[in-house]
Amino acid sequence: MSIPKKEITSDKIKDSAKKLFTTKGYSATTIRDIAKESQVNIALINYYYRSKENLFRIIMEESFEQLFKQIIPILNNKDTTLEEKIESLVNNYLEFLLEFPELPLFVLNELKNNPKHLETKINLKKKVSKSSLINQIMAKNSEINPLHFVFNLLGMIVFPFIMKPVISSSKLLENEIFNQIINERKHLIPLWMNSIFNSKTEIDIFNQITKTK
Amino acid sequence: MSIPKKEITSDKIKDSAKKLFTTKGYSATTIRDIAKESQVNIALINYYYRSKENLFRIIMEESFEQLFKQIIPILNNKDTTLEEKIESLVNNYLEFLLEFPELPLFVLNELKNNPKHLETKINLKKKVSKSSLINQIMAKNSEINPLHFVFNLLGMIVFPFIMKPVISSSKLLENEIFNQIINERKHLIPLWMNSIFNSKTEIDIFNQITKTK
DNA sequence: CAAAATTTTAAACAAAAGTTTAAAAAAATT
DNA sequence: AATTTTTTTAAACTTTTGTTTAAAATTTTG
Repeated sequence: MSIPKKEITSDKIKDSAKKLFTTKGYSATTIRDIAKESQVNIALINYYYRSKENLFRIIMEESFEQLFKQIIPILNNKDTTLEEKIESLVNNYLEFLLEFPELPLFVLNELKNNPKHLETKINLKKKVSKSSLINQIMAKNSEINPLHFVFNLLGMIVFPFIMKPVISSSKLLENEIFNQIINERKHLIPLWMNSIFNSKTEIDIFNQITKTK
Repeated sequence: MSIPKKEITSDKIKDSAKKLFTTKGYSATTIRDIAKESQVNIALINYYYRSKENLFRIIMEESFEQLFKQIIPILNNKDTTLEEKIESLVNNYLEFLLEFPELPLFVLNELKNNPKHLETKINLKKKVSKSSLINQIMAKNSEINPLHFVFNLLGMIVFPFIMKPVISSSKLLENEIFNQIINERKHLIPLWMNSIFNSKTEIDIFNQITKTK
């Protein structure tokens, strides 16, 4: 029997708020919802976090951090091959998303709605575009804009979680199948990415012919 | 010089509401926002649409229709090959999304937040799973759950539009580049999908060997 | 052109939501 | 143990928001 450790009130509030914000969105979540969920007085939320917006900002920054920052070191690691990076990215990220499946849709959507978090965005974009991953992709395929492959890789990893609300109702069985499919993708996506890198366009073939001439 | 045709008030309201709902979400959009955007009196919105929720329902159904219903006939067409279906899907859908880039994130997000639109979802799932496309995919690759390829195809088409708020700020130049990349994907995605279909797993190779024995 | 129907407006209403206040309760300090 | 500090509570306050009302303006109809 585990001793129910007394959670700190401010954390209890933040956890409840995060749960509600990620599932219902910012505007649809009220202070009273958060108070009810965390079983504290309404005034305590303002006592600890000053305002709803400030509480949201803190949670948003945390979620953003969770969702993006962990992949940066993988992209920037100069000691790994492209194949190793992809495998690492697919495994770590899918494992992470299985734990927090609502995070992508939440962050991407709030990012669209709130034009505030711009600084973080610009930073992210710069870091990705100058990463070791991009260099390795360009070395492998110089004809095609590397952004295409980033879209493909991230899309194959993240998109099922964004589609999840469409395909799976609240049935537990379906959730089981979904998780199984995600686990299958852990080894399939690296395979597919490799096929994509090696698929030749008409232009590529043309260039090869003219070169050998 | 085009004569500015006088738009019907009820349509003016609906169009403004759609614009605001899709960019800001349901809860963040107020009746007063809609009134301001469409330059009508607040009371007119309730006069024509009874309530905010009813107006939203109408717009949501329209958006849902736009986003999903047009692809169903392509998936179900028994007179086209798998390759033709993919090409048609990629071309039509990317062209459509270039015109309404915020639609996917909006619909997918509201679908998650509002557990109301369930009927439409179940219908959609059934239609897709019994479609000609799924049969053709299974005929081509029986080892892998066809849902994988649906995720990949839709992901490659839709995901860039979901990532758009992250990568592109409001700069027009970046929007130009984005559109160019999407246009490139029109011929790249069918190519990639073909590569993905033909990429062999270890299990496939094993099965081939044991068969030829 | 007058009457009727429809559309539009300003104002008010009621409920919801974020925030503040001041006192009570609990915990920490001396 | 008494005092000070921190945490929690109930209640009220202020805005915001969806909705309604009743009158005015406009359009349609007979």
